[in-house]
Amino acid sequence: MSQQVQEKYEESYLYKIRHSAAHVMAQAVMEMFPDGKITIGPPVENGFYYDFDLPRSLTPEDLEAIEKRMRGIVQGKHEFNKKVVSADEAKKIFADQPYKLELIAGLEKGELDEYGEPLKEKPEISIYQHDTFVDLCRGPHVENTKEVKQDAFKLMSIAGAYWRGDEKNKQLQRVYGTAWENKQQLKDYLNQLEEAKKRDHRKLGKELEIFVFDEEVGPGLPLWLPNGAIMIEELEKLAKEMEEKAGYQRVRTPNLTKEDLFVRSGHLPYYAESMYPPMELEGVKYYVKPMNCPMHHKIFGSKGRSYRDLPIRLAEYGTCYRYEKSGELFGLMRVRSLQMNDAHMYVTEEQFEQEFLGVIDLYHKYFELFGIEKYVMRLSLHSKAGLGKKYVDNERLWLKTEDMVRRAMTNADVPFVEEADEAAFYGPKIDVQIWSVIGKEFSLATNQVDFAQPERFDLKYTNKEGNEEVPLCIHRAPLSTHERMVGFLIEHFAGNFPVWLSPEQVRVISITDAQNEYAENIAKHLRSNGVRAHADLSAQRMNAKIRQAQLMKVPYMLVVGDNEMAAEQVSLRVRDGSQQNNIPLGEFLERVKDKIARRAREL
RNA sequence: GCCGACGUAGCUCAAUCGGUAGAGCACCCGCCUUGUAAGCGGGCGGUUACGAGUUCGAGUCUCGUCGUCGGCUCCA
Repeated sequence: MSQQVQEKYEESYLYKIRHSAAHVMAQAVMEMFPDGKITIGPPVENGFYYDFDLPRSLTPEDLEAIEKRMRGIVQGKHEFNKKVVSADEAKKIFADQPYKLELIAGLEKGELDEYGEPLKEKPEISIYQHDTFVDLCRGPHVENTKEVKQDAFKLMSIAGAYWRGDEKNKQLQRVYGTAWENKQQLKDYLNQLEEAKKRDHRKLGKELEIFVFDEEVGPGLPLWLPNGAIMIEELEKLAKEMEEKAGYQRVRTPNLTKEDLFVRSGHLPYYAESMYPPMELEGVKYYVKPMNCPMHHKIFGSKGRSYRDLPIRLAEYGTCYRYEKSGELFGLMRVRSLQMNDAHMYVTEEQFEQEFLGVIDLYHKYFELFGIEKYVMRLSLHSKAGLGKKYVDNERLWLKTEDMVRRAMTNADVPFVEEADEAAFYGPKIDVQIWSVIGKEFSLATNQVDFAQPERFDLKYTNKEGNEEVPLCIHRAPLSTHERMVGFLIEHFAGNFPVWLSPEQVRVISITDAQNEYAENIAKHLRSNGVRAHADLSAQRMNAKIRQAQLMKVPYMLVVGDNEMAAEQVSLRVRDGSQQNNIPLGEFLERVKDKIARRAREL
């Protein structure tokens, strides 16, 4: 990871432009809806937004009108003027703005800033005015509105957003915009969005026949087509190889269990509403499993364990079902049936660090394999306020395990950032954020400490002294779920998968039907050598066959005509368009086998 | 779940003001025997997501349901 010191976004000129654009937008909206209420409008990645409470819903036409009005305002070259005020003055200024009054009250108490975020020290209260618009704001802003260039911003979308991010609060209307230093930057950004759209896994997934969703099957329940099934099998093969080397054992558990198990694990009170409702049989409730861990705990507990047996690492890629809220579903990234790259490791306290880092090590191997260059590890911690609610109520163990993770990461010199109030209910975790080659962010892998469940399941091992001890458990899924991983890989590679992952690795293309038999024999020969190859013997022209193979992003095309047939050779066309003629079939086979064996990214 | 937008053939899209639903690709049948991204001709294919309503008449207007998308919330 590059450790270059970068200018902080909050201190950048771009940040000021976006913040100012948000104010200009708020002015435009308030001029159109004088009775509207303003809330907050911060810069965000790539742009800004402002949340309003308006008498009616905004339409796409409104967006155009707002944008037009904004252009007029910025051309007016109005200065941004800051003024520090007392809380009472501020209350007077925003007398008819209830949301602002709420924010002022927070500032006054010194608890929350103007965005409702917790504060460390009591802040000064300031307002910013430009033209007809005044906002409660700590800034900073640009000098005048003309610095928000009229051809360097664009309103992007209208969305609902809860006041202060709490779904119990009123839903506001959020207008998203993007703003840049100049026209070219805006254009580049919009192009980048177009580019991302072309890579969208939902689009490519359909085009490359990897998966489909069917209304009649149900939302969030993907059907894996043969090409997708191949990719998943390759991922499993990879994971099994890696885990076998790392001493994991594979287990299998049912998709259905009695309610008691999830009561015991402690999941039910936390997650009942996001589990499929139970079915009742002979007076007993059964749930479809949303996770594998309770059953792995049962396997651990199925016999007496010695410290000599530990660590025990149980792996399973079982299918789990989670009833995600309808609005949360998103392509393959958020689904209701999922296969986790799951394993649970039972360790002693002394073994913890090494085992935890062993998982981090797996991450790095996967990153390298897939060419993931940018990533951040986030250590998610508990919050004191959440104890007994979001989190298991045992502060001592929280602090202890959090520190164990922190120490392990620091000792191994793995950079990480800490996030408060983001842990799992049973312990702290490391989540990994990664970025695809075009800079789109994904949350994939997870590595979680669990100090709660082993105890709940009464898991024990006998230590050297002959006393019983409770092991720690590490939950980990370096490849996330198959669904998310495939979605990521589609976008990361834009469907141009490395050979080992490509559903079809070689397509043999006969020029006329005189070479059909030769082509078919080549395909058979490759298949018998473990290469996924097919011959296109259709009555189409060679060019059409090549086009189709290109569209399906097949890495290697072997074109065979009379010349190749006579010489027992092939003409190789690589997916990138390059071409090599007169290659002996055996030579090509060695090349493909090598790329597959090494899981090489290059063709 | 909430706010908003959208839903036409397997896919990508068209259909003026409410007036008989159309094209390309795919698929099927022929002809062509071809040298590195689409050869030509013909055919099949729709209860316009589903259900109600308004209307002489609805793909188009209204309501409901389902689904998808942009966000919010959530993600063991």
